[in-house]
Amino acid sequence: MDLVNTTTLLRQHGVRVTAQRIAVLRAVSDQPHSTADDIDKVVRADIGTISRQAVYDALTALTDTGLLRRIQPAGSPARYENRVDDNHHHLICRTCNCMVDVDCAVGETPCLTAADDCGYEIDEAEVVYWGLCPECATTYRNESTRRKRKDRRV
Amino acid sequence: MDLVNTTTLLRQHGVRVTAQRIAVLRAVSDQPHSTADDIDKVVRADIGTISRQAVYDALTALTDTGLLRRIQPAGSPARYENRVDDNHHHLICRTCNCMVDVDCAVGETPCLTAADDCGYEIDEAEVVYWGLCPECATTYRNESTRRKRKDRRV
DNA sequence: ATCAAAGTATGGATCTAGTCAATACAACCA
DNA sequence: TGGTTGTATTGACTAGATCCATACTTTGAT
Repeated sequence: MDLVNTTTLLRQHGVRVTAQRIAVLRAVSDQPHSTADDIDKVVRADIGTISRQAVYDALTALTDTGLLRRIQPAGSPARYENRVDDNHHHLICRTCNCMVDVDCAVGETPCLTAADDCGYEIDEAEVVYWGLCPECATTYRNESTRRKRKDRRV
Repeated sequence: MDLVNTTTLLRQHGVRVTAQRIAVLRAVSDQPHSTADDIDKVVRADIGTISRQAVYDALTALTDTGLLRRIQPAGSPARYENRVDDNHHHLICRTCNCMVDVDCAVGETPCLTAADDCGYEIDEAEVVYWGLCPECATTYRNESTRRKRKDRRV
């Protein structure tokens, strides 16, 4: 995404255009699933300086206007991605916390129907698949064959 | 759940039986979706004294042995429940954060199949439905008819 | 029943992710 | 090209959770 497009995008969404916001939006686009801290580092390398607060402000503004999506998986700081217009889900590794996108198994506008909505007005179904990524699964198998696990009370 | 059953349950799971753990387990059973802080308060009222650390330790131990399940919804401290053996999901209100259980729409051992598992070994599908609970939905509708919303740049 | 080993509780320090508040600054509209 | 309004910066602050060292319990073995 080039500078002009990024600027236009911000303007279209009624967001004031600042160097910080452009840099934040581009950082997330370049590397989806980044944490605020990741983004802070990237932006700092990119435009020289930015405050931590500005990163949070920009992420909040961009999320509120629908340019970014915030993901807050259990046991991890919030992550951001720019793929906002489809209903996709995430696959997260319990060991290394790496995350990949996965399309919804159900269909177009899926998952929004709970068995019983209890009177709630549901607007989003968030699906997270937890497991082991290929690398961690391999590592785990090797380790468990190598060393015998001894029983341990908790 | 009475004292004897709770004790037996802990022992069956290879967890040492202490007053604190019994109290924690019972507190969660009595009031599912409690936060660590809620539990701390209840247990303190129940057995007189417990350290915050002991609450966390107990919750971790009970979660690790499968007696409790930890839920960590976005924007909320971790919550705990004792309904662990079925695959049920949660409905959370964006406004008041209240949470109710909801059975899985798909079936018995559901949702575990992503469209493409990317080589991951998936062991859990976590589904959270976000929306407005009946009370908050009513409140919201009243407010939005009462005051006109003005456009606001971000 | 008693004892030693191993696990657990306590209190206090510490950490991380994130928010708040005040001032300085920049974007944008007239 | 101001003037208004929103944004960035800095620094203090908070909640939630974890780490550490010491003291205390539980429990299996004697």
